[in-house]
Amino acid sequence: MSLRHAILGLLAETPSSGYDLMKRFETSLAHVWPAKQSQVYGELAKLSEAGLIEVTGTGARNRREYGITDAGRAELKEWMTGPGADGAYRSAALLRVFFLWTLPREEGAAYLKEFARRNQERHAFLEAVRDGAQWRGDPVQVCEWLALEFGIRGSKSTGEWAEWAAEQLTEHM
Amino acid sequence: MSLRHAILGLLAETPSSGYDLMKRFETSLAHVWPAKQSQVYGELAKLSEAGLIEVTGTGARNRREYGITDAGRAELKEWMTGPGADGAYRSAALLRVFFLWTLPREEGAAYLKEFARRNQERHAFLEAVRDGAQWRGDPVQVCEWLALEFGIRGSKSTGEWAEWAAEQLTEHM
DNA sequence: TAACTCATGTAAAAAGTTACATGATTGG
DNA sequence: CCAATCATGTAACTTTTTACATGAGTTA
Repeated sequence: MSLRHAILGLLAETPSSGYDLMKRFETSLAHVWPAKQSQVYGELAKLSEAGLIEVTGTGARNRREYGITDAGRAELKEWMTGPGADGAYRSAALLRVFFLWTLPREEGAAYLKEFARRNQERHAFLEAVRDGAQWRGDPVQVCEWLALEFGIRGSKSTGEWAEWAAEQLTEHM
Repeated sequence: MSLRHAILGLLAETPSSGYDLMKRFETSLAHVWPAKQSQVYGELAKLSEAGLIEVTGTGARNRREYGITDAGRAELKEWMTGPGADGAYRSAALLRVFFLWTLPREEGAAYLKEFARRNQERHAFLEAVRDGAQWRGDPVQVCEWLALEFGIRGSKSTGEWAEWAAEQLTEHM
């Protein structure tokens, strides 16, 4: 039920509309906990009914702004300090690596090189985000920065692995 | 629809029962494409009905062994060479990092140190798997080795990041 | 013979994706 | 006034998780 907590966390930071949240799921949270628009609005309704969030204001174009309630903050804290998250990891890209032996060597190597290229691209993009942002240094931004750095290191490491793997495949297969 | 292709890939390697597949989803594929027992048996039925796999033998205790058909091999190949996989990544552990500012500094740092510890543990475990395995050097095993190495590098990199992040949090928050 | 492993399934619920549907407001 | 953006929702479907249910063979 992490979507619920992702929304609670974002609302703990600042009251937002479904639309505002959506944009954050598409940008900063895109590589941490992606969510679709339909999911966000659905969860907002559930959270509201459960009393974990409430409408704190309305605006033009039917805009409804939600804020976190005390009950919501309590729920968020429980999740934050609760038993460690499972390291569940799913990657269709890596799944293909498992079955690369079904392809001719060059095709397999080409797949890995393309994978490397995408990761280098991602690495460059995330570094640009980091270097282009105005870091105010408040706790909220520090956490965002840490998560961003995770992505930067991860894409670098993955890109290097893929380069290496392409070489190994050529040599050993 | 990657579960389908994960099963096809495993059956392309060697005919297996649902139980055999399950064990592979719990071990080698656990950190690539985890799947539950109910999902595996359900997908086997669908694949069989679609003619992508077929029963190739039976054994004691109701055991049914499936093998991939030509149609299944074609489907697997299409997936393998098809448009690149999406880099969709979901991590509840990293989501928490985003919201670490909701906790006192020491608690946040403790979370990151624990995260680091878990990754070091995982790193040691995966290295032990690599060093303990008998690598025959055939294409199938080379691919498994590449995926394993991905996990080894990833857990190392993540562990180092978490150590570093804990320091940053103490300094900047 | 009891405990364990092997072996297969189903039902229900939760989570996530895709597609459709609508309308208000703003900027050029 | 036209296009883009803001803004919210729902319906159908697929995927994943959780829980229950059963039984055959193996080993101590």
